[in-house]
Amino acid sequence: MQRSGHSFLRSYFSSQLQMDEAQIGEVLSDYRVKRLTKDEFLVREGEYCHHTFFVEQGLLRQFSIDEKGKEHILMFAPENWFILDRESALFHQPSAYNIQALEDSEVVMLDEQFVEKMSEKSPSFTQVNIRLLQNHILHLQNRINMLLSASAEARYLQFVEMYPNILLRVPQSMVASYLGVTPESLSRVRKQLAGKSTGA
Amino acid sequence: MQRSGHSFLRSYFSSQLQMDEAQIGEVLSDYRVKRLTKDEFLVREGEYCHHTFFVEQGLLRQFSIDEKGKEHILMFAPENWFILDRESALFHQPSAYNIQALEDSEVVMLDEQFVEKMSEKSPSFTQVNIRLLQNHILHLQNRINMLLSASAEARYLQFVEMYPNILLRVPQSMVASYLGVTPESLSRVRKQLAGKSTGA
DNA sequence: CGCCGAGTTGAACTGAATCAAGAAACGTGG
DNA sequence: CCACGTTTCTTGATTCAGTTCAACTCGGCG
Repeated sequence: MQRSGHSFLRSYFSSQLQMDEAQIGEVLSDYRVKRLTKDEFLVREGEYCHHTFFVEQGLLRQFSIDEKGKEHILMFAPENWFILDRESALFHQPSAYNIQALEDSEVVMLDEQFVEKMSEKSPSFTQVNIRLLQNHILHLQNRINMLLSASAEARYLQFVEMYPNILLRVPQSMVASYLGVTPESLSRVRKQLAGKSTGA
Repeated sequence: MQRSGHSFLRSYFSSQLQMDEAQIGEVLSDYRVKRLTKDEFLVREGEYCHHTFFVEQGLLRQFSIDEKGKEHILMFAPENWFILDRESALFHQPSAYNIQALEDSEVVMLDEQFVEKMSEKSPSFTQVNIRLLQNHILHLQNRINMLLSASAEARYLQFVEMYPNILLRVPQSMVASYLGVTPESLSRVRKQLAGKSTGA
């Protein structure tokens, strides 16, 4: 944990909001960057965590563990993404999910007053925030639609299309977990596709 | 379409916000109630619809249609729920989904200025709005987790638990569509469960 | 080198889908 | 109130996508 840094968060906000560096700095000076090593947990199921994390560097995942001990990835969060456990941070309930670093990472730990502070400094912050939430909803809706209607192959293809960079950064078994298939199945899907594209 | 009414929307807001009847009336007087007959569409795939609908009476569904012509229900919206096509209403893109009445219904048609108007009248409106969005995200997340991890039976049980009233109001085939299984499978799941509970 | 975790491949299995009849339930009009 | 057609639900037989379990390959790394 250190005081300097959060450069990504700075530029994120200065591009989105009409705030100058000084104003942003005023708010951000209260917050610390937390460094995580690969595989380190930020939140564990059952815990309370009232922070929202902004990923400065690295890559995290949020996932659940079912009765059979299998992991299911709800989201990946690379640089410039926010990640939090909403049950816990917003509704003060124990977390249903785990959040873990998949690479050495740096996250800014934002607290519950952050939104209020930002809203005071920048009148448009609230709008940006709402837009972020709406975007996220759209994204989740789309994923539900995929899970309801698409085959393993179609889901994989959309993932490749949508997150080419994440594809390269996480083990294949985690992509499988995100898509809701077993690693073995994903391996076969890929084999199939390789055959097709090389066609002939 | 008529001018009077929106009584549910009125009480919804007066319970959520510190606004008196007069203030609420001032904003709502601009909006009309639209009556829908069973099966009528509010939005069709590919259309643009910039309204947000508040369900006063009745029940609607939002659904997609896949390449094979199968319908997949993304959400049900009974009384006191908001329903809209976010691509269309928020991001001015053609709608990817359909919205249709499953019963004779009445909805209040809110436009893009509604949020602004309400925010002016009530300082806490924005907070209520954000909370609504956060809740929705939580809900969608939970559904994704179910789709990733739970069997047809488990999904059905959670649906019964969560939406007992909707269960009674929609054909079983639509519950199946919401759960991501075929009507035939749902029928068999229910048969199984009936056997279990009556158990010897 | 030899271990070790990630990915692949194979063979058997299974939950759910598909296709095709029937049986209830429902509303409408006689 | 019953007969009728329509839609919804159930049931059965079969198929299939994806899972499971187990063995094997490969690439990195001490």
